[in-house]
Amino acid sequence: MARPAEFDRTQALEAAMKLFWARGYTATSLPDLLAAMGIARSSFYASFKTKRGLFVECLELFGDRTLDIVDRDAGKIPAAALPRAFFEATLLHVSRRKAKRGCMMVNTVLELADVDHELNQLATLKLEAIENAFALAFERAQQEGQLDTRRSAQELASIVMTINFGLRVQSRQMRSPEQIRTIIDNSLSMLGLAA
Amino acid sequence: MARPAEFDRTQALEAAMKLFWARGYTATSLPDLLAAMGIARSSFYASFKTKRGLFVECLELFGDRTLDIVDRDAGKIPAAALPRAFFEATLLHVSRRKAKRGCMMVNTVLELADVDHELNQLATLKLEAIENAFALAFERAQQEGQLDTRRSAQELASIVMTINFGLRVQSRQMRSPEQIRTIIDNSLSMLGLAA
DNA sequence: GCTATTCTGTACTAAATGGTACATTATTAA
DNA sequence: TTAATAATGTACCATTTAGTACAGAATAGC
Repeated sequence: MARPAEFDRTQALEAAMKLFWARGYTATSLPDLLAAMGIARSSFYASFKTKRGLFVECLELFGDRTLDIVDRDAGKIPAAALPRAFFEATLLHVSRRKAKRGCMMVNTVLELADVDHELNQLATLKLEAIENAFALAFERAQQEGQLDTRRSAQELASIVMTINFGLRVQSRQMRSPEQIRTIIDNSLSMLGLAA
Repeated sequence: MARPAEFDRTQALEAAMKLFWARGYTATSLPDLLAAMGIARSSFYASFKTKRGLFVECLELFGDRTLDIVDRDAGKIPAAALPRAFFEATLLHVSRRKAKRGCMMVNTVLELADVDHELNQLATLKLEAIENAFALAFERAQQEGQLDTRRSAQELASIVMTINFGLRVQSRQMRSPEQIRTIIDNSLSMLGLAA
């Protein structure tokens, strides 16, 4: 009957995510978004309702993708190697431009903690999902005797996340990949999870 | 001849700092600032020129105060105890409201990395000053044989800062003091700097 | 008293903000 | 071709933004 050809919503969402990821929520204006997404104002409101709604979608996309990295590796490599694989995948095996964006959830928490409770909570939730994925992998490895049990899996996971947060701050400054790598190596060796 | 009684500039600056610290640069509006500082719009522009200029002053005040904590302790306690003293002073021996604000420099870097290069650089500079203070203390302790020399003082300092960043993110979420304390304890014990 | 100065309060500006309304143009299936 | 729908473009809205202008009130030293 009619024209079913919607513009590429996924691609537009992707472009919006990149922009929010780099500049944060407040500093990204609607005209900025429209330009990056390559769509008209009217199409935007037809497809995404509000700026805030779009941000939520982007945050969920980013969170799910980040979680996927952990989940995918968890089935393939030993749990002790999981943190290094995660750090390398997100901080070193990416362009410098991408590394400088840091982690969208971490950025969101720091930008909006005292401004938008709901968005802060959503970001926190996504981060906790990643922490839980680490904890689960550690727990299994401990049960199979493949990982030191002096520290609980949960504690280990929360330290890995703390270092992850620290690294994301470092990489959002203009630290060189060499500096980042050194910090990763030192942190992991101290954790007893060195290569 | 005339009325020399200026309003309390320092106190107003303090109030502004608290607000920027909690809400960040972009999300803090001028009316918000005026209300918190308790001064009129005209007085504001007479004393502080611009919002951006005020932010710079606040960031410098915050940075100097944070550096003071490290410098003051460095003369009193062994270098190995410095990180714990710093973490406790900034994360535990403060109200929860204050802890939730995190670190203003870290907040600034994450909010403005891709938005305002100059402010980002200023925050980065202040953070590097703190890292240098740690590095200097570690170096002295190593020369006096009071600290393990397997890792360089500089590397040690950059790991301490990474953990510091991570802790600031944790404390900007609504983590309980108990959780924060556990992470501090675990991190330091791994660093070989436990109490 | 007077005069100089520092405030406050109000009114304003120009620009940018997120969001809406609607007429027009394309594009598809029947 | 036709009817339905998906897109665009433009004009608009009310609100908020940082910053300015200026008249008047308060306070100090003389």
